[in-house]
Amino acid sequence: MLNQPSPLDLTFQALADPTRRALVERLVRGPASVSELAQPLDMSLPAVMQHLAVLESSGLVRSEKVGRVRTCRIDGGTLSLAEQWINQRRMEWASRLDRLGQYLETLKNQGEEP
Amino acid sequence: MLNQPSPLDLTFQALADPTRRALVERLVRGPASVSELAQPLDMSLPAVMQHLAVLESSGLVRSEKVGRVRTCRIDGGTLSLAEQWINQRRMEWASRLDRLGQYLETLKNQGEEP
DNA sequence: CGGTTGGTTAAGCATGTGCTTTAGTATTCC
DNA sequence: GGAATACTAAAGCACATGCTTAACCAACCG
Repeated sequence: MLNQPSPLDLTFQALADPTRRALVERLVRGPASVSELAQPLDMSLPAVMQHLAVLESSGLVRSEKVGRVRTCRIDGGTLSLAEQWINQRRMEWASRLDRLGQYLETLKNQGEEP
Repeated sequence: MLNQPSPLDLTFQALADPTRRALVERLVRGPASVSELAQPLDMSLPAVMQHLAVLESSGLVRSEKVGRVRTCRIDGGTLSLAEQWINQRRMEWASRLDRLGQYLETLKNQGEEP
């Protein structure tokens, strides 16, 4: 991860931490301020901000500051980017198993018929 | 991640590395030996094995050794576990936006009718 | 104005991660 | 048996991560 990490790197890395997933779980229910997000978590405010920075640099979360309160919200597009990557692999994996099954079926039938 | 990490932690962590995603992309096309997996990668064999160990401890990959060659294959279940987590958040996020849209629609109609 | 609230910055520290090299151990081939 | 193959184990190192505490700043409140 030395040479600038890809969006996918950043997104999966962001999701790899339980605290950050908890933040995402909170934010899918609607926007929230930094201290609202920090309140249920058992760590210092700066720690929460660092987690938010990770989420934001991955694109999973966007935020804007008005007055002295920063409001954070989910970016669904980034979420679905990660989902798509997994989905495509799983699809390819499943279709390969399918072809394999069909092939084994033809072998079985060849053994029965003649 | 000090106190034993959850399957989701391990899986997203495993997917956060481009080399490991490349290994997964290779393995969805079918099983392969360690050295087959290492061949296209620009790093030492032990490094590849460490990546495989990460994938295996997450459950994304299983492997068995027969003779002197270890054959690795994808576990689709673990892949879909990660996919489901994302999908559920994205669904919840989308349905909230939907309710919000409907609410705004009713507000608009109330303004027009009377 | 002065205090509280909400957030930010910086520094420091323990532990984790992603490699490397070097030195093995089994298997299989001739 | 001896060489080649396929993997494994161990140690070490540079850098990243996930916290902490101790200031600090800016906006609102009375």
